[in-house]
Amino acid sequence: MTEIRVLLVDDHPVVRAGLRAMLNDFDGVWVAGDVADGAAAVAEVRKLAALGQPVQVVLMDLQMGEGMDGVTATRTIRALEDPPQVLILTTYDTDADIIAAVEAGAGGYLLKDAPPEEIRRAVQSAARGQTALAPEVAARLMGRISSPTTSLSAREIQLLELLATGMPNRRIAKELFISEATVKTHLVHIYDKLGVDNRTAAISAARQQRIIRR
Amino acid sequence: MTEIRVLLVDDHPVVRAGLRAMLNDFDGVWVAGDVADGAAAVAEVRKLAALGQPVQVVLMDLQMGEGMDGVTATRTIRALEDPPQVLILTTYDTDADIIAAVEAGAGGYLLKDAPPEEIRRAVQSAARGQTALAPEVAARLMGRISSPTTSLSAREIQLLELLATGMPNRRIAKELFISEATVKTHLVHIYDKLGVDNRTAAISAARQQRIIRR
DNA sequence: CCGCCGGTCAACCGATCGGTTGATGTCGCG
DNA sequence: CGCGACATCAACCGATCGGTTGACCGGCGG
Repeated sequence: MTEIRVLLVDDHPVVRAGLRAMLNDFDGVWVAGDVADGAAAVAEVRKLAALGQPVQVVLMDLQMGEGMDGVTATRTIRALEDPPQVLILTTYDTDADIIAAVEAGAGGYLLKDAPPEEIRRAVQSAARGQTALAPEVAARLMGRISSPTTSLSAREIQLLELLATGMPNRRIAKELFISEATVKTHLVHIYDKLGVDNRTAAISAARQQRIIRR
Repeated sequence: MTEIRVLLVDDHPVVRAGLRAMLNDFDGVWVAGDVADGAAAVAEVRKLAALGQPVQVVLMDLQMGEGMDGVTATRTIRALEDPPQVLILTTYDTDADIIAAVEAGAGGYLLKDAPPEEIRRAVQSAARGQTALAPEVAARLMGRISSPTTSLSAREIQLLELLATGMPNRRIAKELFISEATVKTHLVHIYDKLGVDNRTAAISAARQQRIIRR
């Protein structure tokens, strides 16, 4: 069997080195490259495909300081012809962008504190075209899908995260390119779903339910 | 010159592997071990010292999921006889624990997105007993030290904790057996000291500065 | 094809919050 | 003693939030 070619995308040199070291320890896996942001990832995927050495799996960090973000990069890569699988790599299993990433075509999901064995399994599953979600994450996603009324939408979680930073509605509106009216509408829905009646309590509840962290 | 022996402390296997790979690429540096939490770090430092192979530098992550935290571990290690230098490793240069860590005896400071060269320099500086703070961080620390810690009073912290649960002023007043007016006065002082201008931001700031948890 | 859900926006109004000024009392420290 | 730090309360007003009603649109599923 031919080797699985992997591209690493993470803005932290340390993490790239760590993944490279880990993956190269595994037989059948070859790290074809590592880049620091989404745009470079897209370029690298294209280049390697053009060279006749296409990668089968992209390990993509969601949190990237600057440049193209992970979700956009995932969408762009998955829109190429004969695209590689994209495995999302993130620090928190509460990350609201999980859903966005999966919708963008990510085929799997990994927490950064995953043990090497889990990373290896995920890469190999992805290379076989299987989706491989971490158990907790899969459960969370399933929960979202199965009970749409009791759980917050991706947009609502996104709002909640800005809320937790202490922004007033006006700034949240600006940040999300929507009107203040819309922000208020979302907030009402959030209060409803969380069973509270003000922003501060919403944050407290959301934190307690691990919908947001930090 | 004999090699610099380094101990890695980080709860993420990926990061440990990355640092190990990076550091072992440098001549004169030897990674003597890597552990996942503070308690294990203390034990490992002791063990290696007993074996006559003491580490000169500990690379210590501040954010660790469970077990002994980085600040406590730093303090404990620096209290040993003939202790190694401790280099703090963290993701955010805004981390309030920086100050605590430096007070606990940390001799240096590194951001996780630092390039390999910077990491190497920091380790070598630390091994020579020099403190090596990243420029931005050093500036931040100086700023903090110059402006005497405008710390909150016990009463204000008490209020902050109720605030974080989502109570409106009226209920906080009832809870503390004071008038709503007094609650507002306290809040103004809290906003002042934290450099914010609304309750939600105050909670966010207080949490970030570890004034309140959860 | 029609209904529902999610996301968007507007207008309105009462409730709450943010900020100010000013006042009183207590406690500890030089 | 006098000063400062802390805690307490009041009154006031503009800004923001909370809650409602109603509306439009796009997508997805029955």
